Amino acid sequence: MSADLSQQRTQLPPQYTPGEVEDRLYQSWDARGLMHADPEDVSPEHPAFCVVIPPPNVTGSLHIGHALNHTLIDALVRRRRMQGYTTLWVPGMDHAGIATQNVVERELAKEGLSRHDLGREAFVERVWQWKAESGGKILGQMRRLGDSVDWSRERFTMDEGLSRAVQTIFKRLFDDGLIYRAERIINWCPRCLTALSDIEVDHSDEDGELVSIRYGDGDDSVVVATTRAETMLGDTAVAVHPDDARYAHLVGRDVQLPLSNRRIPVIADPHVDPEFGTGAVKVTPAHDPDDFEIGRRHGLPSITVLDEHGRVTAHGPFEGMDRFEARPAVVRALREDGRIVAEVRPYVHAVGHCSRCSTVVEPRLSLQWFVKVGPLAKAAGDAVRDGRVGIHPAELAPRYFDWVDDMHDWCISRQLWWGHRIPVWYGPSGEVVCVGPGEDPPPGEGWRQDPDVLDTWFSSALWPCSTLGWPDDTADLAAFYPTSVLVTAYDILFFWVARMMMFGLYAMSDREPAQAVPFRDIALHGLVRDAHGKKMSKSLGNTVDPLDWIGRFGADATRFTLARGASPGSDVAVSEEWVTGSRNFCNKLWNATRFALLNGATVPAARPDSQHMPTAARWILSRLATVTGEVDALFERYEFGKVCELLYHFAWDEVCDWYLELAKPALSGADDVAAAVTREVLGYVLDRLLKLLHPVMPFVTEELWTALTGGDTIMIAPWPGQRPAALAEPASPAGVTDDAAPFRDPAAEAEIGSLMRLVTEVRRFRSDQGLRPGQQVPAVLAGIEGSRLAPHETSIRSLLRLTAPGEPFTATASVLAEGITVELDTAAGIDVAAERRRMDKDLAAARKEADQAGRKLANESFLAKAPADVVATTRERLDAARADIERITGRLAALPGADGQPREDA
RNA sequence: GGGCGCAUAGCUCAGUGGUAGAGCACUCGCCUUACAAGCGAGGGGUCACUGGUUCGAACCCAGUUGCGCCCACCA
Repeated sequence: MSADLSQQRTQLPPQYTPGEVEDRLYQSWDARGLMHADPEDVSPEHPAFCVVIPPPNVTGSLHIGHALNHTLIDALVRRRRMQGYTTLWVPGMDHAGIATQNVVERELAKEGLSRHDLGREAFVERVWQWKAESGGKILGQMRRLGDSVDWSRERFTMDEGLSRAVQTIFKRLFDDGLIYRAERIINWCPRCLTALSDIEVDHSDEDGELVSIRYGDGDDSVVVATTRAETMLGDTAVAVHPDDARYAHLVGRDVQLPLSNRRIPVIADPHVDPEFGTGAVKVTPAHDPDDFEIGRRHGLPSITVLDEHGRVTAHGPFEGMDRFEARPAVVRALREDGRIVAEVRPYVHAVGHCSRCSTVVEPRLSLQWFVKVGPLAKAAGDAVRDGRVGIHPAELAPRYFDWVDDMHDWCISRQLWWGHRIPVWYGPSGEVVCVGPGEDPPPGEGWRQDPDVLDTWFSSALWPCSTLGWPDDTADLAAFYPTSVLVTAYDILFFWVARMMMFGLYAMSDREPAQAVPFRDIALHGLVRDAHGKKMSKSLGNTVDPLDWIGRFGADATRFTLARGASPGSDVAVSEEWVTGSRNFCNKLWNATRFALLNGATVPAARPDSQHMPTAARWILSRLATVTGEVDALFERYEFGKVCELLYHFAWDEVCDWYLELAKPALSGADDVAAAVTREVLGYVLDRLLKLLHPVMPFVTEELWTALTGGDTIMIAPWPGQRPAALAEPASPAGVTDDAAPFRDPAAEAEIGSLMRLVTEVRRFRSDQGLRPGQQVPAVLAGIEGSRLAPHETSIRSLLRLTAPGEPFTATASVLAEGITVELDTAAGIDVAAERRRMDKDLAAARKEADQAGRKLANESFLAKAPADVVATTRERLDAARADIERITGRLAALPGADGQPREDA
């Protein structure tokens, strides 16, 4: 390599500054269409690989959890793209019905307005405006992260096409009898004024009171226990267990309902637990789901006593009170007659809250639309059970089954304005007509559309199909469905994943079962936590803004930190210290490449011929081959953390700390052939290393790789490991690329291992002796001639800063390692005390080792039953330890005493 | 109430039967010409507890203790 050319390519400054490169690189990837996928490119050599983004809500911005999710998806996508797959990552966002409506309503409230002031149409228009702003922010964040999504396919759940998909599946389910309308007790949020599904309700234990109230008088009375005294105004029965002898005489008779002029029947129902409380329960069919069922079984009337805001509607002294105001008021009123309240005691019980606004949910009798989930959930469970869909880690599969095997019918109507309007029209004579896409509502006067919208998860459940064009028969759908893998946090496994399975299988039921699933794998990751494993929350002030980290440390460092902590299904703890470490790693790669360029590294077209190359080169190539294979295996198992860990240590410990150091003497030595080979190997190893790291660290690897190779982009450079041809035809040797072939060189690894041990031992000696690392010391390597380390003398001297011995040479200190005595001429002489401490310690360790191994080998059972290789290893350990003991003992004896003379030692 | 998981160095975590590991933190020494965002060396663990299986247990089994998560319509 001529000096001028090498200088041309050596423009790298000594530090990596991500801010200068990230935007530029992302723009160039985008401009060149590298993230775009064409279904026509799909072929056996370029199979489809497709992921749909878990669509972020248009409310707000991306948090660190999104950054984790996107990092992992992008790593999978980028690796597949390099492997030659036709790769599609579909970006998009979710309209997030109730959440978004709440946000916009809060904005309006600042102007002193409510949505009713605007009216439905104007309000929805206002939400669209909001979506435009907030959505743009999210897309900008994705670019900053480096997400290699296909921007030409950006989707939103309220797009025309996706809305048509929603309408299509609604109509189909309706016609199949899988959607029905019924009056049921549903979860109602008195603040949002809408129905909620079970998953939109969060339960938490809260302190309350269990009040025991006497219904009726004397022998005809019964005491019931309740936490909701205010609903007794709507009681229509008292229930006891059929086998409960205590109350047998009352069953079928009436008791007087306190605070009322009504008498209510005592009924027997097996649902009542005779062990709980008094064994008698008040029945309020309009305000409790259990009671509703009891009421239905016994033909009881339902009396609604709370309105949609949770205020008492029953006429009387409590009318108009809020439910929490009415509760103590009712108890106070009951107490006026000293005989009625039998007991009040503190009671902790689970209370449901609206997941959006935390208001206590009110069970409410109401007419709503439901999906009959039975057959759909069964199919969703079977797809995992029969292996068409894999869950990673497999330990989370039972939770999936628990969910789909015991799923209640899904309440899908919401009394909101923002969302997909229910495509059902009601006629003047009570007709109910479901209108399919492209169809007109029925003609004639008096028809009106259902005012409600669908649960936001209804459209997200279709996401994998609808983003690819369903219900149309598109080329995308044919090429990319089923998607390859769904990557998401485990907390959403049930909410979303199970529903995508249900709707995907149903929507695509015309395909054969294996092709109907929405994705082949489900890769679950955890939540991002702070340095102490605590959940991040705004109130704790321990949140991390991904943009802040990207700005200060770079996108690659942020991504590497997140990916490094990600093992399947478990949470990721992060902190500023760790992202600093990742930033440092980026800089390490930067400087390794910088070193290579300064030394004229070249990237050969093929693996350098190993016949005539230095052992160090054979060693690093052998290690590279091993690491490459391991990276592939780990990626296939979604072990992102281990991929990062492996590459971090390979890059830092082996390539930088050892290979680069070993290459230095060769590069500057007199042997032109060795120097040329070393430049090639250096280029080759860095080329592969940067490629292996690119999925996780796209920016710095792109910047370095283009500088190193002069190539266009690393993004579509061939992946060093597995290629699709190999995957398609595993039996064919021709399908295995040269790069993926095992290229292990145990002899070179053993030789370099020996060199490392020698160098480390001598460094230790130098350190103990207080010799400065940079200080050159004249030395003789006695015994190196004829040993396997003989060819490495130059390297060893270079690594250890040992100069040729001067004349006359007077060794004042020596250290024995790997059979070679390194005699040093230190001006100060030897620090005997330090050396003795060191040797005593080593000796103790060696004795312990010998003792351990010796005891094992003396054990006949061990010799008889342990595998041969374990026995052999143990024998080697013992031999090595014994040799160490002998060597150290000898050297201790030879150590000068205080008088500087050798002396005998015990 | 049901189900699942975790307990390994100061912190966060790897480690599925054969010599206890990493990152960060800590100590000592270094501007050794790729990198001080760096280099070299070092200290630090009864692998929660008890028992069992095994030649051998951080690892498998049982129990105990402590912690966490998910699900749940017992008033």
